[in-house]
Amino acid sequence: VGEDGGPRAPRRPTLRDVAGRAGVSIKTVSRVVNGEPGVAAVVADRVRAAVAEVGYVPDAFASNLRRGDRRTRAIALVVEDVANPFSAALHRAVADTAHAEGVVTLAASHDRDPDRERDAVLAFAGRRVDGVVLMPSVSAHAWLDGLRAAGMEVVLVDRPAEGLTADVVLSDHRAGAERAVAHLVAHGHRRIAFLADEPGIFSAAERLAGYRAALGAAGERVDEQLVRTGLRDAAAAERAAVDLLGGTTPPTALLTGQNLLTEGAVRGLRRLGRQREVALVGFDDVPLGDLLDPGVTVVAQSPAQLGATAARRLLQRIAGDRTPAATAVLPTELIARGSGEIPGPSGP
Amino acid sequence: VGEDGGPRAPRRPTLRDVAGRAGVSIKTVSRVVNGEPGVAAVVADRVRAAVAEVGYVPDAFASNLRRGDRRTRAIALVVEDVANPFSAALHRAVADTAHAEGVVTLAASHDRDPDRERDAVLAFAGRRVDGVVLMPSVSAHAWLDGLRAAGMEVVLVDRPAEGLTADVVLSDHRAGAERAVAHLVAHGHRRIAFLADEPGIFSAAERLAGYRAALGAAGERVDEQLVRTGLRDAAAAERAAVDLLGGTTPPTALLTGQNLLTEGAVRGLRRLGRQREVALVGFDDVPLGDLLDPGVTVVAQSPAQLGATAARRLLQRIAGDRTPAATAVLPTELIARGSGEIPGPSGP
DNA sequence: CTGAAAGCGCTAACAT
DNA sequence: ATGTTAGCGCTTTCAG
Repeated sequence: VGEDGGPRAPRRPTLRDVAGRAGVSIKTVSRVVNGEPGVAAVVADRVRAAVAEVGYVPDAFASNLRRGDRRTRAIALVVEDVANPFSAALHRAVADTAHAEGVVTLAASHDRDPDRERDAVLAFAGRRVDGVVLMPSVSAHAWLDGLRAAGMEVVLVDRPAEGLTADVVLSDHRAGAERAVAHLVAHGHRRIAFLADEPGIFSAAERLAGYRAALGAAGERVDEQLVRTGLRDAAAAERAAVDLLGGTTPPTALLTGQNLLTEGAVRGLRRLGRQREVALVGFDDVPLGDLLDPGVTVVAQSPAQLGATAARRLLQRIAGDRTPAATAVLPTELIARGSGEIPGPSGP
Repeated sequence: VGEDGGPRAPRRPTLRDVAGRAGVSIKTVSRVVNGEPGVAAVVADRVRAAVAEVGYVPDAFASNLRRGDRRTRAIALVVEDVANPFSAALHRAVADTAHAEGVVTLAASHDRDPDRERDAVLAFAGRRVDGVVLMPSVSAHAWLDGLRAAGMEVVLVDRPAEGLTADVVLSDHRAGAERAVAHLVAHGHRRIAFLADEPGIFSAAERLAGYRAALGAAGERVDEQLVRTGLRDAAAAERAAVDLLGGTTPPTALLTGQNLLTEGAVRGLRRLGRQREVALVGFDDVPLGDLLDPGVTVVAQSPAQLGATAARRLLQRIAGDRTPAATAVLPTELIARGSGEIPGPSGP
């Protein structure tokens, strides 16, 4: 090994390397790095110079291992799909809120697979995250108990998890769906179809319940032929929409249970060339929904607010908040853009 | 402390706890947990039972601290904005590719702020990620040298970073832009405006260069009045589009440099009611672009392929690949949907 | 096949 | 104001 090139060992510099260079003990370096008092200014400067020279980056692992509070200042976010616009916006909000407190965010998708969900949370738990914001899949979550007992905080988002007592942050799914139906009824619709996700998912079930309740309130019987559940993607929703409209007593309006299904419904209506005759209201906003023709009327959630609220709650818990678990319900907002205002047979 | 309730200490179970319960040494538990050979089947079963009973989750920190290879089986992704559809899809692909290898992915946004970028990478470096997929901001990246020398692998995505020799995975920005211009020219356009991002960004500059080259190849002079750079969001692009079309010798076609700018241009055209007269081609696909009227013709990248390729490259590097740094250029695809086929004055 | 001892990089508690 | 010692939970090395 030449003497000038340096060994360039693929080894990260440690406190000891810095200490050697600065001519102090490793504890002094530790003090400087952590901003602890009790170090002479001259020495501190020398240490900082040495840190920069060797390119020292504190090892969060080792530091945390010994640290008393055992906090890693990291949280995790586990959602169905980080690429879904709703989840992506949620991710951004959680990360921003955490970042402002110097907390890093790790994220993963579970695709509704309970095993992947468990794997993701366990992987993060192994990395000793202080807590997790979880959009739970439909499954038992008893395996979380141990982790929570061991101090990992959990805040659920979008929906609760069965048999799990924890903070929840969600939209007012039911009221939003009721509002959507009332809107359609006000525009003269009676035969309103609902394209729904798996009813096992709390949020989907609540939206469906809101649909039923609002139809009842309007004095309408629910025609079960008009309720299609178990739709998981845009393609399924498109098929369902086309099928519904081809039936003997087709609906005059469509209500869709989430952004992907709204997209599918729009596709279906286009395919039939009936997007200006059949009304449509979507639950959850859809990208560029205002630019479609007609614009897509939606009951919008605020993923940014949901994420920020969930992250704040989680950070409070991590900071020691021991108040009872609570559910935060955020309002939705109906945004009329055209598709939901297409008049039905009963006049508007 | 009552004897039945249990102490419920907020302390995670350790190897020692499991060992005590199973009546073996911690080393034996370690062997079982890591699937090492040399443990009697009966003993192993007893250990596994104890692991389940106490809810033991291996501490990745401690394990890594002592481990020889010092690999954490975690990688990081640092992009401009995890909520941008392009980055969100990229994130998903990186995470999926990594997950298939048992590697977890941490993600962060830097919003083009070099300080946030550095903070993010350093935070991840402190957590000892094995490598990072980085969409670099416009800034010097010398601070990365130390980390790389210490063994952290880096793969750049979407664009290279000045003065940094590393693997790069990107789209063929220039050819894509050339293709877009040629498409518009073929449809009879000569006065084609370009709405561009900051030209300091390599990908933006390349797209602009492609625009200039293709116009030259078509025998057109570039009218600098029609080139608007420094547009960072949809609102800026919308203003630029409206301004351009209100000029004395307005363009007959628009080319936009990225998805947000495309959205802005569509908004601008709508506001003027001219979306059926002025042609538009966007670089990078835009959600629901096929459902707009007219459909948005785009030069689509494949964020999924970019992400998978970058992640694979990174994992290879981490696995010990020492071949010279290479640049992978992925092709783009022109998707004609209507807006780009609006005829210009020179006929099609 | 199993276990005891040492030590990874760092911080807590106590020196000096 | 600075240093020393012990030990976090685990894996390595080496001994039974």
